[in-house]
Amino acid sequence: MSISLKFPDGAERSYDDGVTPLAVAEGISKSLAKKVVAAKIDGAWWDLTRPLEGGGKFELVMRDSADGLEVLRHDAAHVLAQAVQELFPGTQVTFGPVTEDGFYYDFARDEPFSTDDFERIEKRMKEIVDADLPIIRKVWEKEAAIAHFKSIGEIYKAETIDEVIKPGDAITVYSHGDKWGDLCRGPHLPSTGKLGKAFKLMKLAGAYWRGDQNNQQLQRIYGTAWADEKQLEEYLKRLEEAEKRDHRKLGRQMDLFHMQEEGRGMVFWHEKGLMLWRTIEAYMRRRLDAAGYVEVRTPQVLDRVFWEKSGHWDKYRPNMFVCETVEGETLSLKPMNCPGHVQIFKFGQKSYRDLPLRMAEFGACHRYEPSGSLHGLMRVRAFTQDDAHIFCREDQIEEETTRFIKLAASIHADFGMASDKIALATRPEVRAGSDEFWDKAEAQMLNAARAAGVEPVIAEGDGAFYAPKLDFSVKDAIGREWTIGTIQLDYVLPDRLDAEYVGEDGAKHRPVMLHRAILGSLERFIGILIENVAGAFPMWLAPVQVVVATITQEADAYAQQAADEMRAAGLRVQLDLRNEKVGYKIREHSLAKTPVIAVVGRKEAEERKLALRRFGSDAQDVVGLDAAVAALVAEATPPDLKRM
RNA sequence: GCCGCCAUAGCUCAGCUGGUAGAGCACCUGAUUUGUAAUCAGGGGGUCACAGGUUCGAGUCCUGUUGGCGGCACCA
Repeated sequence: MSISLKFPDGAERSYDDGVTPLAVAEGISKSLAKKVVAAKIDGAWWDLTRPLEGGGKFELVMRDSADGLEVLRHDAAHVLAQAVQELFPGTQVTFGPVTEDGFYYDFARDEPFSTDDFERIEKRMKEIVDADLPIIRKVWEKEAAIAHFKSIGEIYKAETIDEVIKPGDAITVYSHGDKWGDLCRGPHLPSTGKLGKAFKLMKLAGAYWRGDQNNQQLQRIYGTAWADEKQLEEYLKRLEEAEKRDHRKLGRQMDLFHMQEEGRGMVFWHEKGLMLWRTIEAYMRRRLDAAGYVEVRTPQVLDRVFWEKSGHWDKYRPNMFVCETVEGETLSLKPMNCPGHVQIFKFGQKSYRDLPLRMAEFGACHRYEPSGSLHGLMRVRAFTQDDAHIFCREDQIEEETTRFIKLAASIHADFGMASDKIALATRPEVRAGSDEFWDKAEAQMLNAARAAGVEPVIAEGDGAFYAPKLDFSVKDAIGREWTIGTIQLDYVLPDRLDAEYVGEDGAKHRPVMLHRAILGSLERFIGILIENVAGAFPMWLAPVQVVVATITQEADAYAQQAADEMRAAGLRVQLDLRNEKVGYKIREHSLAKTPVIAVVGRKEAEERKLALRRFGSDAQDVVGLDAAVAALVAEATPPDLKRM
């Protein structure tokens, strides 16, 4: 018997039945066989040393490919688990998957690990690699596997098998020689030696069993693993570079904002940070005006009774900042703007002719977020949403959603920030409404997205309890994802708060609400923005767009005049008349990432010129003052105004 | 909130096994009037996060609190 393998280059060759992928690779070339870590047959993973059971599309997976790294990291996780169990007897293994840049493994152990243990664990891992233990795949009966893991005290493993595997089905166990074994889907390397030593343990964290807060907390060890030392070093360097972009660090260095103990999760915006804010807010107002929104403002603090009506008192109370007055009233700062907007909608009578009504507010909300979730500007307790609620008829939902997605995409693009991910968050387990309702609502969101040319990924079960939503997220400097834009369907609140409009038929109808935000919150958005541009803001956003720096006091009067003219033309200018050398001033303003430094010496003063130096370049551009001002004004024009 | 780590001058950090706090930058003063990424000299500044404890003696060891960081959970 022979089998036929189709290679990616189109070639087709036949082999003896039972040939291993490794043998196939060796037949092609020795050096290839060295770099191969696994195989795929018709897209399904296959271990190198496992005899093929049939022909098909055949692919060798190389150690430095994305797939290959996944195999290496999976093995690294197993080697980590073995090392930990050898060094810390009594530790139970639970679960150890691959992540974007590495892997982790969750352990159950009463004594906490410490990062001081990492050195020992890594050393043992390297010993396991040196021992080059063969990695053996075994197929077990489910019940036998459960009995086995129970007998060696691996309660979590037994539980996993019991719940994940169907009765009667077989499972695969991979073992390192006769020393250590773990339930695993595979594939794995032929032996531990193939892993290499380009791995490193990174951090230690608590993690709940099965991601559920009510379960026992396990200890998670994170690591990274790469095809070779060079890749590992590059990765570590990348992390270091990313740290320099951290908005918390840049926020302090660039004097944008600060936070302090007495106001956890609250931002003190300094003048430069607020200038960013104002610029963004002004831009957003223009875009919203143009897109047919109206802007409103609703109260910051409202009576408890109000929040009871809206349902927040019931569902959201733990997150609300509540206060009592001397006269005995109970009030709460608003955690959301929506109920307030419904009040404006309800004021007077609305007709179907008023719909869709797009009501926007730069709404300052307060939420008591769990202390452990606070994170710089990304997660705060007082934040301003670029919030809006679109009141519309059911048949307008898709059209409005499509319009919103297009607007959001255009705005994100103006900030140089395409979303990394658009997710459709679908029905959660605990939900209101019938399956019919959810089928329809999810289809509406999906259709609307597609009509806008967007294919969302599905975030199973992430929807609000009353409706699905689309989330637009972007990554920060070190790869954490944050939701910025969002659009969320809502049939419940208009009902609760009794919003209605008069339809064509003269009868009263319930409007639907679309909650939506494009930037999410100004705070988070600015945080992301800082990290995206590494503090070097484009001209239109830079808090200080131009610094006029003198070389000698003789140029002071002219520098002052040049700065005045720029300011009059609408530029944000700073004047540096200090008694310092130009080199010193250039260095300082370059480090501050100022887009343009206009240097003025005796020569420029005499000729009424400016020597312009742009961020990121050391070229000097000597231009007449009027021409320079005109050019800078053009450069500083916000993208939406540039298009007009 | 939970788990681990951390906390020294405005910032970045040094301070070995306990012996009474130091650097660079920043800041202030003076000199220098300077041509594209740091001019020189002098000076001020710290209840070593806070509260207890051990000790003849604590920045250093122990306990607690607060806050920060990294995850988990929760979320714009």
